[in-house]
Amino acid sequence: MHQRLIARLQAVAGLSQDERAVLNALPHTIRTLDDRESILREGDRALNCVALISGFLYRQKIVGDRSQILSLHVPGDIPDLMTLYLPTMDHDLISVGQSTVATVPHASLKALFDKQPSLVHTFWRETLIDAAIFRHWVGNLGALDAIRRVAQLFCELAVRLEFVGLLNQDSFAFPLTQADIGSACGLSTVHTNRTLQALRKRGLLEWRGELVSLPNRAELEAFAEFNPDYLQRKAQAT
Amino acid sequence: MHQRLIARLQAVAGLSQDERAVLNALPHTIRTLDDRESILREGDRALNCVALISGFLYRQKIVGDRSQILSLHVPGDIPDLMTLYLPTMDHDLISVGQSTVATVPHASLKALFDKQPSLVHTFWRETLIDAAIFRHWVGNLGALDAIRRVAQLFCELAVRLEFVGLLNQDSFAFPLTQADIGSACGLSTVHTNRTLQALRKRGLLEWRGELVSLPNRAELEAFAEFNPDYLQRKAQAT
DNA sequence: CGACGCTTTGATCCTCGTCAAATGGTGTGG
DNA sequence: CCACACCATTTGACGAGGATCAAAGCGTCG
Repeated sequence: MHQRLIARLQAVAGLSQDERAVLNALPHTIRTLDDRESILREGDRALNCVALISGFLYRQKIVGDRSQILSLHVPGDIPDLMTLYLPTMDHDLISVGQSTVATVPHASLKALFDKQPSLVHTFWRETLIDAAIFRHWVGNLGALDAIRRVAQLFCELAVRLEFVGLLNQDSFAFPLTQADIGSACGLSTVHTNRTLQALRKRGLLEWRGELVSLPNRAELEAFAEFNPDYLQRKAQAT
Repeated sequence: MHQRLIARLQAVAGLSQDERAVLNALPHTIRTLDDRESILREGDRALNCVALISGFLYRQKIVGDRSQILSLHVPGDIPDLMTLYLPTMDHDLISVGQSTVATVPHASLKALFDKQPSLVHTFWRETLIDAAIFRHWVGNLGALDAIRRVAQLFCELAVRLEFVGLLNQDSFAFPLTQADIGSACGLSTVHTNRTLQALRKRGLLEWRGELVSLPNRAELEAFAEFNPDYLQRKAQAT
């Protein structure tokens, strides 16, 4: 597996010596992905899981006549972990920008669980946090206006990136387009653009090229009424 | 535990003799809930899980200035199963109408997993289906208009109720109010009312008192472009 | 009978979607 | 090095879906 994932699990759940050892021994292959390259498509049956090492992935699905981004993924995530027990994908999994993943066969993960049953709970917990993020977004999409949805998105990303050490002074690399933000937040591209301008005007967001900065993160979180508890952040990442 | 849950797990995952036996032996207490009585509140730390035996529950959260229903639950569901590994609730769990639940201590469930490790996957899988439903609703709320959201809701409920034998000729008991439907679908009460009228006018829905009927379920599913795969229904329930 | 909660209706407002086009940056090929 | 194509961002104008406000039916229960 890879250090990013192990560090994440370490921080989220705590790992024993033995657990770290078997995780390090997990067989895996590294794969590089291009911008908009898909890893899995809706309907595919997965035989592996992928741990994101660098870059961004998103889950996507065609709903009605538009393509909806269901979630964004940062290094340390295993966005198809659910395929272990629900092998048929109900959405696409796609890379934004260049990214690298570690591919691990289902069989290896299941063997890992036999060897270290305590890790079952660690991974199960990962899928529960994934579900908590979806619950949160059901709330966001059902109850918030455009500007607060977008604000929530950036607040969440900041915490999740911070957690894996990819946030530098409240700035981070961000290869998505405004259309992507709109798709994730249930907004049109045009309105997304105007919403981002509104956040800039309030001094809550800067976005030049592929670098996003949150000049006043505390104020952004207050504005969005953001509460990070659902992300189960325990403490600062290392 | 209770027969409804065991039958559901049997149908979803298949259970061996041994598994059924230990499930039947699970210690539990039965509790009756009144209309709008809450089981857990946001911030609570759970020490038990509840399996819904009869009635309806919903998950709810205050988002911004409105209260958002995150999900509906039918008998056989264990809506707080995630508290096993994420004990702090990020939402409320509330009964609609009278309902009964079986309460099982976390410790008993964990002991069950030690005795029958194969059941870990059965329960893990339950939480994965729960997450798949949330993914689906992120898509619905982000991409569908009002009438299709509401149509999706009824399509989903029909399948889930059918799965536990609570659907009779495409009709089912339904104690929620129109305001509840609106809260679940991210709509105002007024617009929910007009949306339901539109569905009635199309002959896709009847709702008298606490009985909902889908006079033409196939057409309703076609109209909503409903695809039940995410519910992981394997076959007819018994 | 009256009170209360849910449903229904009407009128108005506003957030956001859609359509169309202009601007700007970047990489490619001549 | 410039011209062009391509893509993302931005702007303007307009329209529509759904929110909000207010009030009237309607059923049920004490």
